[in-house]
Amino acid sequence: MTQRYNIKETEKKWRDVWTQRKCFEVTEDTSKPKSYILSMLPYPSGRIHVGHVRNYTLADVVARYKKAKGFNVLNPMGWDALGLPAENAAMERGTHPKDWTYENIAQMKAQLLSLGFAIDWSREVATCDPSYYKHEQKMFIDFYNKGLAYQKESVVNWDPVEDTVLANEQVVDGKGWRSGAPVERRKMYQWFFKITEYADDLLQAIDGLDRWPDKVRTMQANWIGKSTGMNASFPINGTDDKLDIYTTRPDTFYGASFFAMAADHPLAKKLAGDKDGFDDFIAACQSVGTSEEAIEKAEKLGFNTGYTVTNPFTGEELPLFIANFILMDYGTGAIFGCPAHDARDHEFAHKYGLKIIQVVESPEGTPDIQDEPYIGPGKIMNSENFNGMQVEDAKIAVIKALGAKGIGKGATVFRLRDWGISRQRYWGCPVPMIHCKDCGIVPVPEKDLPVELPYDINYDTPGNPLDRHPTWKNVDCPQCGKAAQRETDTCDTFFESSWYFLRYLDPKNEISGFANEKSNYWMPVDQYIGGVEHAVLHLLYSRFFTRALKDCGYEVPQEPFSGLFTQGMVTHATYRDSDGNWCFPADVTQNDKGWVRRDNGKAVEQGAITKMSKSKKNVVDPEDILKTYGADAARLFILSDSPPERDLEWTEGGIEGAWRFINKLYRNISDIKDDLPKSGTGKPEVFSDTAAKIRSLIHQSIKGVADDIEAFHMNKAVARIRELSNALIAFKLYDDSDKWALREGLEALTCLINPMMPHLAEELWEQLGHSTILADTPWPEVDESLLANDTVTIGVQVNGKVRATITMAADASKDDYEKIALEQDGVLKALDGKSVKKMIIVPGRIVNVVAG
RNA sequence: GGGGCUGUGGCGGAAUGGUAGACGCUGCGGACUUAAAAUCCGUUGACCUUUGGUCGUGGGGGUUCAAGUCCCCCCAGCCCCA
Repeated sequence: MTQRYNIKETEKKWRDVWTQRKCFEVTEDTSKPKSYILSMLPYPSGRIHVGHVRNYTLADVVARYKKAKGFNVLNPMGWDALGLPAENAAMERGTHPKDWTYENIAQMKAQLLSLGFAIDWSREVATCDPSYYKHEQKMFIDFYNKGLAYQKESVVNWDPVEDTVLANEQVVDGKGWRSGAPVERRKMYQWFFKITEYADDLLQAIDGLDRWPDKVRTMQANWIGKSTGMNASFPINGTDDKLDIYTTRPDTFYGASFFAMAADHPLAKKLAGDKDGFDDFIAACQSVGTSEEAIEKAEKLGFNTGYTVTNPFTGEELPLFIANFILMDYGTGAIFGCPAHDARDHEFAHKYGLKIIQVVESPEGTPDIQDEPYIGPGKIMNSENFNGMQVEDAKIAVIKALGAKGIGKGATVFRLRDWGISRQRYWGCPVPMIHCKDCGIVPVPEKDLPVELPYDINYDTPGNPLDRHPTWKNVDCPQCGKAAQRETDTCDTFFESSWYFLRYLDPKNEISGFANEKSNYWMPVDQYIGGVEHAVLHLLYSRFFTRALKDCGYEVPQEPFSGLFTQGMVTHATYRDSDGNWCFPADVTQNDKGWVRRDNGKAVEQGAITKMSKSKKNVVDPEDILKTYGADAARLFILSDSPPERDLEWTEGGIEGAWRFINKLYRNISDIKDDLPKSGTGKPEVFSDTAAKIRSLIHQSIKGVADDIEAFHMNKAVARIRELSNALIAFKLYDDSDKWALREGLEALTCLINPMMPHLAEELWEQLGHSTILADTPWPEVDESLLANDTVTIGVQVNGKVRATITMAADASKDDYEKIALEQDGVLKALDGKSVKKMIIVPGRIVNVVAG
């Protein structure tokens, strides 16, 4: 009697078994090799989305596979629980950020649990818990004492209505994203981490990250942005001041037509502060945002100081401008401009009628340099002694020449800035510092950590609730005991995510963030899996963190993540009704007229397939999927078809296909299981031909699926599993050896599907008569002798076109191939009297008859 | 503007330089059924009049006995940086 697969009951049953047996709780075990599998921790928004499901399913496949392969696998999970959305919710709905966050965590955890991931939940951490950020405050103080954390004045985006600092991504078209008010540039004291201290090392070490995607390595290298050039210093004519410039193009000195400095350069106000229009110009500069992009897109503006600087090579006096496209914190905050060979300088020269002098010759003839700058390589011209040199050689020669005169030298500059971590917000980790009138900045003593966020806050007025809290900020100075004030800035939430992978190792440790022996055992992370959107900042900050921690005496490896995999986005078709409203996929259906709304039958147009987003409503709720099809089907579908690094298009048809496959496996195995020999029955001496053949496929599949999982080709592993299961279901039983082979095949299949569909796999394993559980069962052994087929089928080409296929014994000789190939009807016909000139014979691959 | 990735049937996608389209979805035909669902079997790149043949991996060139795969140029889409 065919049984129906009861998804809900069965899936819950096995999850309970795993939990009771603590299958996935691990400790340091030196008898086994370790494998640390890490998924990017989610922000507790309240509901998981399909992107999470994809991320954690991939991690789960690797974790379960590695466990079966004998590794001591750590696969933890936690919550990136501080940050702005909780405060937005608080302002919009009047909830408290803490309550909102913990409610969301509870909901999302329930959802994650129902997916059956092999996670060690005993190590769960929430970054908003004071027991978590206590240790991060200690790290902050360690960094401070080591000179890696410091305060400096810097420019921020200020929203005058919200009374707060905005991140660059919160500035839309120069306006605050929420208030819509024009954003101002303001100078404020902010806390910074000295990531630039490690810039060169962070760059160099990218070479060693050979298990990271090239794409991410390139993005990191570009972000760090090392450039080599020179610093030079020239007198400003008619003053005692000198202008220090940085340039990456010393080879173009002869093409210089102006000098320029940043608007906030200390000399700007000194030289031109009393000139007409100066204040307006500075104000105009400040209305531009702080991002590089905003500065780049803005119109190039300059203010002529009236002073000149002499070109050291030509002796020409060139005007000195203040310009809005020069950044004070890049290089020295001043440049010389060579319009012929720099796009920004070119635009600037056109606007202010400056000369454009060509000094580099393009190898492909001379373009009209007045219309367009030439940036590429070439020979130097119009430059006296340097004429005829290649650009790169001329750079070196110019640096040498100016060096000899003592007015300049080679210099390296990084695009990477120090990491500004101050946020004027409530729901973040408090910066553990106290401001004392007499003692200055004093770290909070370790015994007083954590500096906990007060619960009694309100959002009645704009600004930072910590700043206006009646009591929280008032403390006694730990040094002199006089009245002092706490720092009210909190930390960027990238701080929490820069070390959470270390906290997982020792989550209950109250004395320190983690014990050295734990990190020495588990670190580095062997396989990190997450979205490519974190390719730059989060990963770079984490890499900085391990370096900084190491320098503060913590025992951690220099690189936190030895392997990285970045998954693609999950996409879905979009739907829009005739009124222009976006519709959820669940609210539309297809009838004979096309797509319509379920509620009112109105026509709906199917639009582009894009990343799932709330604004376009093209999201599916994993909860609905789980209720209808179960965890295994959702997991299987996510792994099927699309390669994990590519975007995955979510379709209803796809999930149904996965569900059908699960039912088919269950049905067929429960139908046949009673006809098979008992588990553990001795292997027959002799196998039938068909049994031998299927055993070959079984062992090829065991190896193939393992190889595919190791290479993250989960879609191919699924295809292989389907192939094997199709063959096993079609397999006809004639004798005992067939039955034995079928049991071998079904048991192997069950093990192979376990990383992808663990609930079904456990159930089938039990049905096949096992009392052990699959989560503790090793990966099946491969019988190497069965990997090779004893016959091969290959194509026979005539002049490169396939004219026949032949099946040959695996050990056939080249002569055999030649003989059989030339007997084929299709080959004879294609030859049609032509003579055979040459035979290309690659045994097991191809025969190509070259004829003419 | 710079850097990168991708381009293969109706669709998602396979293919160490060696039988292009594995595996799946969809469609079509059939079986079972009073009927439907489920399930099972067959079929499903295009074109040609068939036994059979021709064409076919974004476009154009090249290397090779052999190119989806390697090289050069171009086009389109996406991503990152600007």
